[in-house]
Amino acid sequence: MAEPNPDRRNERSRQAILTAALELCQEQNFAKVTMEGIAKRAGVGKQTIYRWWPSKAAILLEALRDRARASDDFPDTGDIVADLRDQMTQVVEVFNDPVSAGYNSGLIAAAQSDPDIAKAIVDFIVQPRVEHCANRLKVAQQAGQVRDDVAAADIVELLYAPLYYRFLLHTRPVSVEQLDLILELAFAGLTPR
Amino acid sequence: MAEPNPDRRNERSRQAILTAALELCQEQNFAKVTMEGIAKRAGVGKQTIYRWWPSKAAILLEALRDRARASDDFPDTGDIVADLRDQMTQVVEVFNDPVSAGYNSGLIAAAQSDPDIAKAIVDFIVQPRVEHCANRLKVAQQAGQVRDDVAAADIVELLYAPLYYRFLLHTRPVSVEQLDLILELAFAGLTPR
Amino acid sequence: MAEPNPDRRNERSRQAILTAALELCQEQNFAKVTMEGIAKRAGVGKQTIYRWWPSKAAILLEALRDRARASDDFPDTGDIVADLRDQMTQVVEVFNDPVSAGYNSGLIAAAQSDPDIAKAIVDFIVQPRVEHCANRLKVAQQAGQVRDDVAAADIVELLYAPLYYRFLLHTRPVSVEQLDLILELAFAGLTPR
Amino acid sequence: MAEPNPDRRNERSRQAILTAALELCQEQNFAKVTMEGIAKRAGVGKQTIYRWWPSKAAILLEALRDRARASDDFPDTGDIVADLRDQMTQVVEVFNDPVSAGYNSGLIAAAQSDPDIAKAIVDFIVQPRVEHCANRLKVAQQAGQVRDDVAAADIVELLYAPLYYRFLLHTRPVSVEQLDLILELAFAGLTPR
DNA sequence: GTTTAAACGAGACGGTACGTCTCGTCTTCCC
DNA sequence: GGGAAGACGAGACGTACCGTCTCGTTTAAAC
Repeated sequence: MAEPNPDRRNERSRQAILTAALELCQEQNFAKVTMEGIAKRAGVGKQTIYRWWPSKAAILLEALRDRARASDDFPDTGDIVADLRDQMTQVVEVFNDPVSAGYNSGLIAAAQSDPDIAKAIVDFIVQPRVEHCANRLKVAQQAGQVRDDVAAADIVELLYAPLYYRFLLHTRPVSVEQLDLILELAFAGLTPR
Repeated sequence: MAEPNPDRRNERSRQAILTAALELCQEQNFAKVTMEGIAKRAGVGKQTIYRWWPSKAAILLEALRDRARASDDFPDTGDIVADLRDQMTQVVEVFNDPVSAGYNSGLIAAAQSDPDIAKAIVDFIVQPRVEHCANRLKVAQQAGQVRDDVAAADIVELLYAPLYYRFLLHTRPVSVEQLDLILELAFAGLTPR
Repeated sequence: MAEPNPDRRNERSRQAILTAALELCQEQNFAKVTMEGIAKRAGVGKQTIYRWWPSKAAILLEALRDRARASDDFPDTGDIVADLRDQMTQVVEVFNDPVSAGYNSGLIAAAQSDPDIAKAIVDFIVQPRVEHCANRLKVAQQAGQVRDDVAAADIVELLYAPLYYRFLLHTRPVSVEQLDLILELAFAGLTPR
Repeated sequence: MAEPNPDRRNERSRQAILTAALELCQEQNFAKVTMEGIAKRAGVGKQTIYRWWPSKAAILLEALRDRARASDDFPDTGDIVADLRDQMTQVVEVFNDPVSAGYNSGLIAAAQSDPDIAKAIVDFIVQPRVEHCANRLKVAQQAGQVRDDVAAADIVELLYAPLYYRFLLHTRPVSVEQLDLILELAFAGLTPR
C-alpha cells in the first residue's frame, strides 16, 4: 500500500542491483536480462527490486545516470564544426561499442512500449545532451558562425538524427565518414552567406 | 529436422495468421501480442505458426509486406522539394497514426535484439523506399536542381532521419512543421550555387 | 537447481491439488487426467505441482495415502477363514467400485513404465496391507489353525493374487464367489492334518 | 467414411508396421512408443496406420499374435505337476526377459484404460493359454490325479495368478522358487485324499 | 539499551506464454 | 483407390519469468 521510506533504504542493495543489471546487460543483451536474473546476481530479494523500480529498463536507466555523470561538457575551441565533430565522434564510438550499444538500443526498444521509459530517456539522457550542444551552437550563432534564424535545438536534431537513424534501423554502420558527410551537408546550408 | 514443404502449405491458414497478427497489433500493441493469441485468433495450431515463422515480428513483417505492395512510387512533378514534402508527409501521417505507429515502433524495437528482423526491415521496408526516393533525387540532380556531388542515398538519410529521430526517441511529435524545417535546412545546403 | 523448502509449503495448495486430482480421476479416468487439468481445477500454478510431485501418479498416490489412513487393521475373531473372507471382501468391493477401481488400475498401469511409482505402490499401498494380513496369519499359525511351515507372506500372495489377476487382466469379474473358491482351495492345502 | 477394403491392403506395409512396432518396443519401452515413431520407422504414412488399427496397443497385439503362433501345446508326460512346472517356467522366463516383459506389462497397462485392448488380450493371449492348461488339468482330473470337484479354469487361475501378481505389482521378482511354492501349496489342497 | 517497525534475503505462489511434442484428421500427389 | 508424405487444428507437456505474497532476519531510528 504505502510507499517505502527512502531513508531506510539499503544503499548496498541499490548498488548491487545497478551493478548486476549493468553486468548482465553486457554479458547477454538487454532483451535477455530478467528481473529474476538481476535479483539472483545481486544477491537480493525480488521484492527489493520491485519496491524501488517498476521495470528492468528503469534500473538500467538509473544505472547509466549514476555511472555516467558529467563528461557531457561541450568543448569550445572557437571552431564550431570541429567542436561538433569532436563531440559527435564520441556518440559514434558509443554506438559502435558493443557494450554501450546494447544498453542504448535496448532502452530505446523498451521505450517503444513503455511511455515512462520513453519520458525518462528523453529527460535524463537525451535532453541534457541536446541542451549542451544547443548552448554551444547558440554561442556560434552569436559569433555569426551559424545562421541565427534557426532554433539551435532544431540544428541539433538535424545533426544527430542521421546517427540514430543508422544505429536503430541498422541500414549502414554508424561511422566517422558519415559524420563528415553530415557536417558538410548541414553546414553548406547553415553557414550564413 | 527437415524443412516443411512450401508447396503443401495451406494458404487459408497463412492469411488467417497474418490477419490475426495485424488485428491484434491494432487492438493491443506489438509488445502485448503473443504467438498463442495469434494462434487462437486465427483458429490455427501453434505449430503451424512456428513451422513458417520464427517470431511474431516475422509474421507482422510479412503481413505488412503482403498488405502494402505498390503505393511506393515517388511522384515527379518536376519540383523536387514539393515532391519530397508530398512523400514525406505520408511518412509523418504513418508515424502519427496510432495503428501503424504501433507496428512500426514495435518492429523497430524487436529489431534491436533480433538481427534477422533488423535485416528484414532494412531489406523489405526501408531499402525499397529509400531507393524510390533516391531515384527521384537523381533525376533532380541530373536536372541541376540538387548538388550532384553527394550520393542520393545520403541525402535521403539526411531528410528522413529527423522524422525517425522524433518518432523513436519521443522527444517531440513528428509533424508537418518539422518537415518544412528539414527541407528548408537541407536545401539551403543542397541547392547548387 | 536447489530443492524447494518444505517448511514454506502452502498446505492449502497441497490439499487443493490432491482433491482436484482425486475428483478428476473420478469424473474421467486416470489416463485422461492431465497436470494442466489438475492445476486449473485446483486453482494453482503448474509450477506448484511440478515443484512437489514428479507425475500425476505421484499426486494420486499421495492423495490416496492421505485420504486412506487407518482402517487397515485386520479383524481377529479367532476364525482365520472368516476373518480373511471379511477382509478380502473389502478388496473385492474396492475392485468393483468404478471410482476406486479407476485409481487402482490407473496407478498400477502407470507403475509399468515408472519404477518410482511401482516402488511407491509397493511401499505405501501393498506392503502395509500385506503385513497386516500376514500378522493375522501368524497368529493363526501359532494357534495351529494354519500350516506353519509356509511363510505368512507367501500365503497372502496365494490368496490375494487371484483377485488382482481378474482385476488387471479383465478375464472375469472379481466377485465374492471367487473369494469362496480361493479360500476353499487354499485352505484345503493349508489346514494342518 | 466407408470402411477400407481389406482386399486391396498392402501386405508389405502391414508387415513393416508390425515389425517397426516390435522393434521400437524393444529399444525403448511401450509407453514411449508413438504412432508417429512407428510410421517413420516403417516408412509408412500415418493414415495407413490409423486406417487399420485404432491404437498402438492394437498394433502390438497383432504383431505378437502374428509372430507367436503355435508353440502353446501343453506337454503331457503323465506327471501333472512336472508338466505344470515345465509350462509355468516358460512364463517365468517371459516375465523375466526385459524385452517380452516390456510388451506384456505395457499391453496390460494399456488395457486398464482401453476396454478393447483388455478384451483383445483376454481373447487372443490369455484365454488360449488358459484353455491349453485347463485341458491338461482335465486329463489329470480324469486320471484321478487332481480333485475333480473344482473347475479346471479356476485351478489355472490359482496357479498363474501369483506370477502375474508379482509381475504387475513389482513386489518381488517372479522366480522358479516362487513356482515351487505355488505348486506345493496348491497341490497340497488339490490332491485327492 | 531496549524496543519496534520497516526494509531486507529468500523463495513459494497463481499466472501467462513459451516452444516442443504427439495426437488423429485432412490434403496432395504418386502408383 | 490405397499408400507415402506430411501439413493441419488441437492441446498437453515441462520451463521460464512475471509480479505478489508470505516468511523469518537484520538494522537503524525512536523510546
